[in-house]
Amino acid sequence: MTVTLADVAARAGVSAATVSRVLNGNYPVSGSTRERVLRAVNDLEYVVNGNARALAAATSDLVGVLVNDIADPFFGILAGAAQSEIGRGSEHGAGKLAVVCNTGGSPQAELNYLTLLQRQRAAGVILTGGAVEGTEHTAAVAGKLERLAADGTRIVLCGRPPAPAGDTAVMTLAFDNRGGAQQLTEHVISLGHRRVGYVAGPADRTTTRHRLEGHRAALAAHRLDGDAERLTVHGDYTRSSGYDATLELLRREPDLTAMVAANDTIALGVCAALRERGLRIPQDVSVAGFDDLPFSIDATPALTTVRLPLHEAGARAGQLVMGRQAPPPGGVATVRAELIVRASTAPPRAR
Amino acid sequence: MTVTLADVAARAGVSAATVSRVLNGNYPVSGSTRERVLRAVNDLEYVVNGNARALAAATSDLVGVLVNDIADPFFGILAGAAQSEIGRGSEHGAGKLAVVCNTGGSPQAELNYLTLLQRQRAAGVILTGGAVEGTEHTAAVAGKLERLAADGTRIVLCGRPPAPAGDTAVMTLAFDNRGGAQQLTEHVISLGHRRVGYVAGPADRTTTRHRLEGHRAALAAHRLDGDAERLTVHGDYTRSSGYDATLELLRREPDLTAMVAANDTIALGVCAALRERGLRIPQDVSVAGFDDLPFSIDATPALTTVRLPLHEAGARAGQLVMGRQAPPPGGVATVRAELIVRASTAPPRAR
DNA sequence: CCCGTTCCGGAAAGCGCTTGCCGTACCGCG
DNA sequence: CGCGGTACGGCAAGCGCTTTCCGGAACGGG
Repeated sequence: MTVTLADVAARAGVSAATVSRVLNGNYPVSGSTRERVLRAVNDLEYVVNGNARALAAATSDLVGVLVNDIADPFFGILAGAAQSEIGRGSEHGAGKLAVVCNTGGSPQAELNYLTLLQRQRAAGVILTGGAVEGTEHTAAVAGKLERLAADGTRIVLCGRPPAPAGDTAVMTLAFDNRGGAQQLTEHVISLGHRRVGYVAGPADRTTTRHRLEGHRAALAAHRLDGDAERLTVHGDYTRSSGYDATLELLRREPDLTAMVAANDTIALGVCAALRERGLRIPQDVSVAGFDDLPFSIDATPALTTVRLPLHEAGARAGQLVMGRQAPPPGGVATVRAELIVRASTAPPRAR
Repeated sequence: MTVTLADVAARAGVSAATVSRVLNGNYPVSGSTRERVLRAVNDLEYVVNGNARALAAATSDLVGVLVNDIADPFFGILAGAAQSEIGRGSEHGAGKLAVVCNTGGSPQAELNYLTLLQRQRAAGVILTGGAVEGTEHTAAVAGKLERLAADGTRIVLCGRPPAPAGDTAVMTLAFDNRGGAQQLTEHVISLGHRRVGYVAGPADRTTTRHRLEGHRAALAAHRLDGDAERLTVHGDYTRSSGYDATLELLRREPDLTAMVAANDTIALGVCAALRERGLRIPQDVSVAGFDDLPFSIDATPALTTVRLPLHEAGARAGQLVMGRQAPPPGGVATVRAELIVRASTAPPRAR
């Protein structure tokens, strides 16, 4: 049925050991023998059994990439970049199989996938995007990571804060969500806005918290934070939650002159709601997003937002997990965020 | 170091065989023994070695999902739906690990991933999106699929035409790209448009060809196909190619009154170019897309497009690959496309 | 010409798990 | 009380590969 090493060995007239050595190229094999073996491999269309290899060699071809929402380009870009780095064959190591796993933001699913990856004795794992804070699952995840690391699995956190404990081998690429958000709101305030609505993400996500903190910090710096609580609504990073939140905020404060969203997708929903209410952007209300996803430039008007170098970050995470790049000092590097001012923000109308 | 079956067996005071049977639950084990074993498993935090299991049982936990571009929500939605179906534990089968692989549309990469999956003896593979036509790689891919199928790997094609040969075990969920495109152009023509530009995808993709054929068929039905060749430009399903193509088409035919794009992302680029040229949508030029991706409704004006039930299709593909659903008669089912008329198309201005 | 080296290839011992086969203990029944 | 039947658990043979340890061959220097 399936071709095995032994079949190849028989056809080439050598032992299985020799075939294995030719294939792995880490032991001297004479040219003629090597060639004979390779021909046999070709003739038989032999493909090594990864499971047997992993079992015998105690190494694996798999690297897991966990994402919160695979349908969201934020994660798509991150994962794509990481994957192409992981799949790339280096000088000798033949490149590994990147496994993108969609957790839907649930720590339970995250845990499941981690166990599945642990089962396969994955060579590495990248966890992307904001983490859920404070549940017991979260602690379980941390524990799981520790055990994985202990088994020699390389771990990279990308877009979430470093593990709380002085965790040994886990590397982190943190995003400067706080700083980016602060810059953004700072920009809005500097245009002259004083009544600024904020649509946040799910309450228990680190990303949400950091972006909200940045926003509040900017507000506070201008003594505008008295109303902050009232002018904040939590959603879930979807367009529809941006839409709903905007309606709610407009109800609470009809005189809003600016809306800041926790990400671009929400911002799209914000725009839709505003337009539906007959408010023009940016003449009546300014709108700002976060992430600078590809579609943001095509929104009308083009969205003012904060750019995160998603592609670079994903690629770097891939290199780190493959051990092709030295870990950052202290195991943590911060990815900077850059304010991108476009057409959706402008000074408020004089009233 | 790592806990093995034997460790668990020792702690529970039974043989490894018994532990295995408890874990797999396909053999009678007395309640008390089972409990003792489970306690030992818990105490030791034992996680079965998937590789060893796969080797011994000749079955695997992995299912591959190949996508052309993971950063494109089209594939994100498809893959996400498939993955949640694959990961779901059925009554007994514990759910498998879905491996999303990003081919970038390259048959070479596709081949690589298929080999990697074959290595891991994947339980199934889903190939999504348009296939590349006519290269030698393509034949290689087909051959590979045949071999995979022969090894017992279940194969599902989702969004691409059925394999040419009367291929045995591969199931297909074809999208009605041709019919959808025809409806769409039919709609545009029925509004009164006579000079219709078309921005196609990459020339060698099946999706591209079918959508173009549908477009041309509608044109031909109204004897409008004389100019078709001149009014078509090929791009690559990106926003920027839509932008560039529009500029080119406007050069070739300044009096265009409608633009049909091969997908929504291209349509966004088309809109951007049009607006930049000072043309209003839809008053001056109508625009239509394809796929009905989530952002399409947020374009301004909201995009007329063709909806493909991506979520349903992905979920169905997942069920098929897991063998949880009977294969469609003949191994092929066609997913219907639905015309969605929104604000970006209108009758041409009287001139 | 002999012996120490170097180079290659084979034999065999696992890697951690599943499973067919068998033995034992226990049940109910005649 | 003896018998067949059933439920349960252990033994051991692999699954396909890697890798350690060895031995033979070839080679060069003394």
